Amino acid sequence: MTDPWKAQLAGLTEAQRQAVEHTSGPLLILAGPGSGKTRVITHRVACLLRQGVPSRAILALTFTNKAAQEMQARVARLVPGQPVWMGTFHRFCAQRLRHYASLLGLQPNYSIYDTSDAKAALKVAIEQSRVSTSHVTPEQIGSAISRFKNRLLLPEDLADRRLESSRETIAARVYPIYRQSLLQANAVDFDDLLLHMACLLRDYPDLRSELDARYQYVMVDEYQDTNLAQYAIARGLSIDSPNLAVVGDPDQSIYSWRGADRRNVLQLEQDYPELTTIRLEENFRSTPAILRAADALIRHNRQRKHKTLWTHRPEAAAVRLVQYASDLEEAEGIADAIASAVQSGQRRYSDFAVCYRISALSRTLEMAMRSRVIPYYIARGVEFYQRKEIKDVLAYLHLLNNPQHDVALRRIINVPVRGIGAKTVDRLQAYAQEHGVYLLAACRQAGLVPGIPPRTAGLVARFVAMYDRLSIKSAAPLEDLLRELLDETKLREYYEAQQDEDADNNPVANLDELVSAAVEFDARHPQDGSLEKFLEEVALVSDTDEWDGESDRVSLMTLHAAKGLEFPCVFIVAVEQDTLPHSRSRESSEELEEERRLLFVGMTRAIDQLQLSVARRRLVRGAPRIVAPSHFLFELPRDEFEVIETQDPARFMPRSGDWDLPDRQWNDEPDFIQHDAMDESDSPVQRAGLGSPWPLGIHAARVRQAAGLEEDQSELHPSKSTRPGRISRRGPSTMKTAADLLREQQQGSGVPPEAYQVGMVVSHPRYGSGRIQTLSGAGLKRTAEIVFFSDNLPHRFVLALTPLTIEEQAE
DNA sequence: TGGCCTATTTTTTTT
DNA sequence: AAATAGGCCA
Repeated sequence: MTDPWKAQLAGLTEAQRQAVEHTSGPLLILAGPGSGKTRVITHRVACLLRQGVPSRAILALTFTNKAAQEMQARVARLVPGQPVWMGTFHRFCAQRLRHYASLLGLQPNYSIYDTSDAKAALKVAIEQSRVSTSHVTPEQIGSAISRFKNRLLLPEDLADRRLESSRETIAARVYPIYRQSLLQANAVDFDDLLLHMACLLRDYPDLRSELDARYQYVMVDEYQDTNLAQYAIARGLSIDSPNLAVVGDPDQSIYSWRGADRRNVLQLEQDYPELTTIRLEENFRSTPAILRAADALIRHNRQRKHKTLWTHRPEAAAVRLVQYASDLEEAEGIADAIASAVQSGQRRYSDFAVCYRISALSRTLEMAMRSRVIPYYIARGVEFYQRKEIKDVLAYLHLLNNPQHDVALRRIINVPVRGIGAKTVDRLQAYAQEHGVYLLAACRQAGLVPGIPPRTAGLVARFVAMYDRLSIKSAAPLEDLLRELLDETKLREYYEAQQDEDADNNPVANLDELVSAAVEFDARHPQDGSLEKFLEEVALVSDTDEWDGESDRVSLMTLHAAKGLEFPCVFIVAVEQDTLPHSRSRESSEELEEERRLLFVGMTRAIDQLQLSVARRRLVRGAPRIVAPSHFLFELPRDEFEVIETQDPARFMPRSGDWDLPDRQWNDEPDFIQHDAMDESDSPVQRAGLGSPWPLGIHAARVRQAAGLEEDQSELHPSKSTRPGRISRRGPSTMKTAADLLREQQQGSGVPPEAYQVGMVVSHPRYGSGRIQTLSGAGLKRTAEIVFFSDNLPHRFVLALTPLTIEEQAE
């Protein structure tokens, strides 16, 4: 009889086997896409177990529950009966922190604020800290605080620190107050889970060494996406027993916006001089053509160590690059392609994935699938747990679990309507703050709160009484509690009353779905079920995790959600400028490189077939737009592609030597391939702060310079017109000063602003003809956004001031 | 006070 | 298109 373990090892490559068998001492596995990373992790865990390591000494940290579940299942198959703890960093921390809550000034039943809870708390904190909010949004403050936390900075650490921007300065003022309010609410946000854990490990050496001893073997998946806090946790658990094994691929780092820091790789080398590095470069997933394309793309990243991707797979279909006339055609074309492949028996639905940069793009695809009765799974745009009615019910549960959860109380004190208005809540809040109690406590004394009339106080008292009645039941099985709650609060009635005919969004059905989730939870936890546990699970489970590879459905998902998955056929849609790369990431070359990695991740999901597509027209925020193909497309080897133009030979796709965008005439450079230097932040275009890189950016910059205008023409800044030179190729005759323009424009055109309509083709003396994309405002302020045929870029005009001629009525 | 209407702004990505 | 904020009326 052959040893099954030997057989398993025999199925691995040399590099993989090395990684699997390297069980003691620090280990860095650099694993390219499709290199059998999961396989290595699971076999490595199995190897540890075979060596007699007790399963409780192993800890595997992942980024998504989905990844954890899959690994767990695969380990269970290799070594049955020895369950190993695998889960997200956040879940691990949440569970550990229950035990040590008191060290942090929390109680074990602490709440985990989700994003919107945190935002609500933050808004209150911003008001209390009396900072000027004229130039910063709460989101910006929130993300700055989040960055502090991810970098392990506490409010007191910021005092003597030079802050990088005024935004950070403001955030630093709000931060302590926000933290205080969380503490008072016995709550943590997502970042706190990591931050608190890291601080515990740092500040309590005994605790740290105890946990270090307990978790002898720590593994981290997707290491390139860890932030400093996460690194500190992994490090803190792996000092005495430095058997830390991390797996990652810097080329797939796509979460820097969440604080991920690719420098953690360097940090690792520093903290573990004896680190062993193993590279997995053989790709077992994709065809050579797909790999070549992906590699060609990622080569354009400067901040990168080169890696060779290779495969034994035979040559197969070329990567397709398809141009559709519109987003609608794109969606329908893809849906048709899927339908016919399935019909002919070549493929099943679950072989396909359609990926997009932003989830707003799922809509059109979804409709196309639905109209063809193609079963699909969608990484939910609107998450289940984010829906109003669900959040309302959960807020009640949160409040029952943690009476100090002020955010929850605020949410539901008047849902359903009880006659307790904002004014009353404000007064209660002020009273609570003054007496240093939480909101529910203040409600109990509503009669004493200044300014609250007796009648309203009575209403508040009734609410509190109802809360107390429910509170008695809060230890009951979740299903019972939930039904009781829906009854007692009259929430079910409330939602039944406002039920629309829209079958699409049915609140009552959602409530039922929540009840079944509770039933399921009860069944899963017959002994140890608790409200607290349920809420924790809800907080840490995103809908992406419910993805189920079993059923035969097409997957629709964002590129981020696609990470870690693979599909025989992958479509990536809307590979267009301002979408991929996203318009928000054009500022820095770092962000641009991250966008490139994102496309790289998407492309390398494909096993057999990959199609990238662009549309010419697309609805953007409900308004029709002419869009340009992503300049990433021009970084890909054209001869690798099968280029398909479905319609409208507008020749905006890259074809041999044929690049027919209008700005060509101002651009002497022979070949776009040479232009990646433009991506560098030190390029003149970038330095001048003039928008996107080549090619459109150059043109736009020149046009704007020539016009002496930025986009908003309602306020002309003559000083800007004095920017000299660099427009010589257009010739002096086309140059006008802002003053000229102003004079011209003040005349307007005589056409009443209200007469313009979306879709009209109009002519502008400077830009030529273009189509009206959007209209807003009224009267003298009525503004049009026009995309000109000359540059394909949107420009805004105040109609009353702009001399436009109507060339063509709207279609 | 509260509900409703309108106007404006927004939207990257997720634990 | 959808969500949010602000304004107005019952």
